[in-house]
Amino acid sequence: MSTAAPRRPKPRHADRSSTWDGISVDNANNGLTRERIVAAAVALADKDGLAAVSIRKIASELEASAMALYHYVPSKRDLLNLMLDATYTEFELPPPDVADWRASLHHFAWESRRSLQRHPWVSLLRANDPEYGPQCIRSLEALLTRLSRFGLDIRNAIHLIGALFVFVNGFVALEDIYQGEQPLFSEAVLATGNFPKVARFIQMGAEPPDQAFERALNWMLDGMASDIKHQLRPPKNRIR
Amino acid sequence: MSTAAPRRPKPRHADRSSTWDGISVDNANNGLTRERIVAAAVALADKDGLAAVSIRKIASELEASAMALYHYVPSKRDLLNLMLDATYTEFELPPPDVADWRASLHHFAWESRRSLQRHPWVSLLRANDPEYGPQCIRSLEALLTRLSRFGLDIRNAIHLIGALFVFVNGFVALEDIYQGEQPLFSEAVLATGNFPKVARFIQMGAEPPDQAFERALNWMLDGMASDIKHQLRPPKNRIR
DNA sequence: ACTTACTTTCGTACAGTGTACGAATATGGT
DNA sequence: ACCATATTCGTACACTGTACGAAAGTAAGT
Repeated sequence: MSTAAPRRPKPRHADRSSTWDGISVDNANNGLTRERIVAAAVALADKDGLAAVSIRKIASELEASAMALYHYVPSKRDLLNLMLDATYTEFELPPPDVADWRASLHHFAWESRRSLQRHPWVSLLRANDPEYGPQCIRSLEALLTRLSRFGLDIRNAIHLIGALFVFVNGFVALEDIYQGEQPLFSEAVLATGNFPKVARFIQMGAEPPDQAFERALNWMLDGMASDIKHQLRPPKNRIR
Repeated sequence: MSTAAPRRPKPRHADRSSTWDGISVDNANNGLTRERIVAAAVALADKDGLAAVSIRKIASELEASAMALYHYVPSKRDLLNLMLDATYTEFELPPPDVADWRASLHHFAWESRRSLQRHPWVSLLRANDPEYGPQCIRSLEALLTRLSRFGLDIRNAIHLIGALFVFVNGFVALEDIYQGEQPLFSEAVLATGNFPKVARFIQMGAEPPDQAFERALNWMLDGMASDIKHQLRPPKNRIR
């Protein structure tokens, strides 16, 4: 080789065209792996919240130094994207026996909410310009395929999914705050007694969130149904 | 005097029963004020985003030291709450000439979105366990009063507002990300060509957000209308 | 003017963050 | 043994919120 000077080896992630390449399977349980790092980060976020996720804490969880992680993950932002994508591996599509597009979307909304409740930090991540990865894209593609079987053209399907996605994300992002122990409204202000309706607002906030979610979701689905139903193509029961 | 040792004076904010007390009017333009601090923080967040808001940067903007701010604001969390509440001062109620509850809520949703677009960091703040202050409470009380005039009982009004609030917040939180220059989906993954429907999803994301917002909002309002209309009391045109 | 009480400002310090840089070590092929 | 490469680590820098105590400014009483 002509260059006798020892080239500094490029870190592995620099060889990848993007964050999402080369998710190799390396099952050594002791060594560092991208998967192990992401899993530790997810576990940490589930336990102590997104703000508690730091490179140093993840590293100490894995009994490695902070900088060692940077050989498997180019930056914290990429790590967060990987965490986001990892949550989509447990995302379940509507089962094949659902009756129509409305039931599919109902299932999609609830499954999204369940996933977000398991990992509340995801709704925060989504508001911090993430880049969605292959697992998410796969799920989305599959859902769009399901819906198109029920006679929805892609344009409509996309609009429906988008609206529901935004709604569910907004709901879950705020729901655990409403449910938290911190008072949502300044109690000093409410104590003046000048705001009786808001006071009742707060009492009703104690409604089970599942119930509020189902009601609002049905409002949305009802509105969609009455708007869309004229434009449905006949479902693809034919040979294809 | 028995205690010759000079007592350390308690800082002013310690004398207040909460963050929201004693928003006094001190119009000296050079001296520090809670209002000036909050205004500087809001301006900074508007310009460079919520992540760029730091005590030291605000202080340097006001040509003061970092610690000087802590005499007017107990902590950064309280400062963020004050910023949040400040945005409600520009929030406009539905004008008195709107026809019915649906139009009122339509106006409310659009006004919320306009406000959130002026201050995109608010949707982030809302997901970080804030405490809503007097301006917000005032607005909410007034809106509830407006709605009750159209024959909505408070229980229903609260459910409607809650659902719309969550939807609008979710929409705006994600809309500026969709609109950003960063690719939302990994282009490396899409380049495989395995996900044609998602590819179309992205193209359609270029739809003007106002249009998507109005459509989804109407879905929600339509669903609400068909659900609620049976339970309307006659509007209060009587003496009161 | 001088003292005293109090308010407001500031400097320093500490623990934490992401990560750039270069040195140290481990690993595997010849 | 040698050496190219892969992996790990220690140190350092700029930044964060804020605890603590000293300093400076201000107003009232004598």
